[in-house]
Amino acid sequence: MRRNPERRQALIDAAIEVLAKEGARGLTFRAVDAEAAVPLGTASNYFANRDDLFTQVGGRIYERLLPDEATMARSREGVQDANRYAELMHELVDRVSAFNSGYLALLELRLESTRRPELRAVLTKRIREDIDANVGHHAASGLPGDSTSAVLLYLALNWLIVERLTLPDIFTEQEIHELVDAAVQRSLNA
Amino acid sequence: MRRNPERRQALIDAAIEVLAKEGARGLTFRAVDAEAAVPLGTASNYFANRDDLFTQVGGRIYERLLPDEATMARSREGVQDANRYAELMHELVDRVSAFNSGYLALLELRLESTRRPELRAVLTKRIREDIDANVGHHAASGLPGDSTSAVLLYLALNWLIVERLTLPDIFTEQEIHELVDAAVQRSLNA
DNA sequence: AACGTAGTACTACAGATGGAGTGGTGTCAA
DNA sequence: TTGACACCACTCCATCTGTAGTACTACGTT
Repeated sequence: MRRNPERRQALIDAAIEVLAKEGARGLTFRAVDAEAAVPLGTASNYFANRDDLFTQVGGRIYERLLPDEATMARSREGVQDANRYAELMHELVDRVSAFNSGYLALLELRLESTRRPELRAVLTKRIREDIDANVGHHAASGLPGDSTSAVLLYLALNWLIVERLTLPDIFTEQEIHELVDAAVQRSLNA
Repeated sequence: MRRNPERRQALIDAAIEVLAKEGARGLTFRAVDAEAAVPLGTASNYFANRDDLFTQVGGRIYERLLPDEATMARSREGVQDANRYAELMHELVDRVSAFNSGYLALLELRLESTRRPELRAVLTKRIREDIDANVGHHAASGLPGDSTSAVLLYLALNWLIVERLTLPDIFTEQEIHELVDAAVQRSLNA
């Protein structure tokens, strides 16, 4: 088992691309090698087996989907009212859908996790943490709404992104924009 | 190309199960044959190639996810207020998540449609129709709320089902129940 | 400065699986 | 008798895993 951390990260990034392009079943050592443009057999040396590969990708993919520190800091600036909330959610949707392959890969992993208990455990933990962080962050921010608002927004926006990424002709960009606004507004009304 | 419609339907039903169990890449003629318990080569005789198989499944899967006539008729009975709305949405979520493999198969198809334009066209059409039917049905029903409520509910409930089916330990059944209630209530407040 | 060593990059291959597509034979009913 | 379909067998092909083994490079030692 090789330990070079940059190379491992490069392989995991390549695996994310492979997941998005080829689907979970297409995530093979060879495909990762090819995507990362490293010699055949390299992924074999870095992951014990496919299960291990899935689990490691599941553990790290979230790091690439979460906003960086600068974005987080910026999100805390300004008046924290409903308009600001909507603005932040627009940014969120755009940021996540911009890392197209990351989001699709995460969906593939979710589906694959119905077949791999170890992967399911990792994803459950990560996503649980993400939701809790969202709720906590929301509570600390001074933005309007309660924890239920935050969860409902999480639900609606996630599916909106699914819709946008998998079947882009269902909603126009204009409709997506309006749906984000509506989701924010209505989620706030208890 | 064989034409026996019962057999074709049985093969498509088997394909849905295969999709849910093995993923899109695992949807092969042989796997369908095995799942449908018919001789090897049968699926080959009923579908021109894998693309055709995907497209036909995409065209029919919705027929199995939609409520039957009796359910639809029952949904129109009684007072059509917010409580009734919530009740209907609970039934919807339970019905869809009960046909577990159908919903997972549809997710697999969505992801696969990023790679197969023909499938994407079929799915886009079906889902567009479904959303329009939902909105129209809602408008005709006398239930409270506007078309935006209906779409927002569609978004939130879809992801709630994803969450329940792919990572069942994220939300408890109790939380799911409460989230459905909250989604209905808040989506109604324009 | 020469040498040795460890860790990693890279190559090659053995062994095995699984699948597409097709041609042909059996069977049944009109 | 004929046609449609069920069923079976076989060929060809693509791909993957796991591992053994070689080459390279950096670094510490003497």
